[in-house]
Amino acid sequence: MEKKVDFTSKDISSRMVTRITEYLTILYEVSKYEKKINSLDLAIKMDSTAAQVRKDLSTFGEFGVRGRGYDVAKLIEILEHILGIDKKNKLILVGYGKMGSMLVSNSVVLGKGFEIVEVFDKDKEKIGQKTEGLDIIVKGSDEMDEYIRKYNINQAILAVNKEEAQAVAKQLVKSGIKGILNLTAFKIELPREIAVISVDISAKLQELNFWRRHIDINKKGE
Amino acid sequence: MEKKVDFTSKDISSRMVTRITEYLTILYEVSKYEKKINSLDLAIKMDSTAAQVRKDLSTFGEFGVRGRGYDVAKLIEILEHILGIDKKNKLILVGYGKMGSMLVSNSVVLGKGFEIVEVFDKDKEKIGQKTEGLDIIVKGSDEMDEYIRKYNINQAILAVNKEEAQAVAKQLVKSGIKGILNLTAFKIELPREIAVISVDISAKLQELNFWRRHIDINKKGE
DNA sequence: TAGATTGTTAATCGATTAACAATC
DNA sequence: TAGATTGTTAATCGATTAACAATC
Repeated sequence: MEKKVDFTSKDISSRMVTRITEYLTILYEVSKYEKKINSLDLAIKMDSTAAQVRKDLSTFGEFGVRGRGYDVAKLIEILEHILGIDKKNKLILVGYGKMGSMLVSNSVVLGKGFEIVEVFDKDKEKIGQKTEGLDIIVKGSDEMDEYIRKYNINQAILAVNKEEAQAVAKQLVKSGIKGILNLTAFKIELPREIAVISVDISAKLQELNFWRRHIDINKKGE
Repeated sequence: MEKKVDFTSKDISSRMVTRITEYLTILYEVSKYEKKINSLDLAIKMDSTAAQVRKDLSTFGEFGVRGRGYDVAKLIEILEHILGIDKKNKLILVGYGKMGSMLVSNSVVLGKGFEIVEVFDKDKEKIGQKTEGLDIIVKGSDEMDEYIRKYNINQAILAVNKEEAQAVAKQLVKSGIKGILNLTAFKIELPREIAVISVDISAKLQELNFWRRHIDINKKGE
């Protein structure tokens, strides 16, 4: 990467970060067929505009070549670097229920750059079990704090029952966790300096249901 | 519900629909402790503003009482009605892999108002299997079209490999499906009149990773 | 009636888009 | 050089917020 990726002083909107992940998804596909892409073609695949694409990408540096477009492989490298997935990021998984065990046995859903290094559950039946897919033995929740500190873990996937979500999240933060992927349908409240991203399939089904029924409505934005 | 819920002529932004699902998540929790809530308290729980809350809710009718606030139970009823989850919505599930079987055996993730009525897979090993959790026998993908038409299904969860996602989605639309919850990390392209909502855990992990590393950056919006 | 809080309009803010000079 | 397409500025558009009259 010759050009520097720099955004330390910039304001970044959460919308743009979401779009960066979408560019990457598309570029992985495009890379199978093309070496180059220009802002318009990428915009069409994004259901967006060429101006938006150029603006987004230029936030982090000058990665295109005037008259030529963008090099797909280089752009992938750059976006992966921006998102910090050009190296392995360690995660712990808390909650080894249906959702948790699906993630462990199906590591493809985590995508590039992430690795579950330990699994915790409070259920005595599950503690000591060897996980399917990874060579990990499920540990008890009481060992969580020690593990996080010892191995300097800073990110966790929260896949417990929603009733426990808030309490467990708080506990994780106390142990030093800085980012939580919340897979429960509970809105957890944590200090501003902790990153929380939620994935709620039931909420997404609700959105889908709304738009399926009202697709005729003037859908603004996006 | 005395007041009419009406939004046939209104422009609705996708952002607002997302917020509606978030209000609902919060109200389910609030309903355990309170009968009433005002726009400011709801806003605080949303990390939003009272004006935003009132504006959002007033889009669909007048549901509050001046000087009093909103009735929690009534608001839940209204939002459920807006999202169309005050009745059961039938879904078929396509793809009975790790993700698909997790959804079937763990129906709580679907939330209120949704029901998987049939499961399809192309894998001969899986066809004929009785699903864990539901009393459903996995059908072959070749029976999909007939089933959709016969039972008038209009919504599907797509949980196949991302390599097949586009082709299967197209096929579903051809059979009459109007809404797809896309659980693959592939951006499917379909006609404008088909509702598609995607849930991509790997993309969300990327966002989380970004914000965890750059939480100091001036995060705008949201 | 006084106090509280909604619903809504107008003002502000931020994000997207159009346009074009820069340059490969 | 001519053509293509970026990076960026200024204009537009849409979404959020402030303010307040309405009203319980």
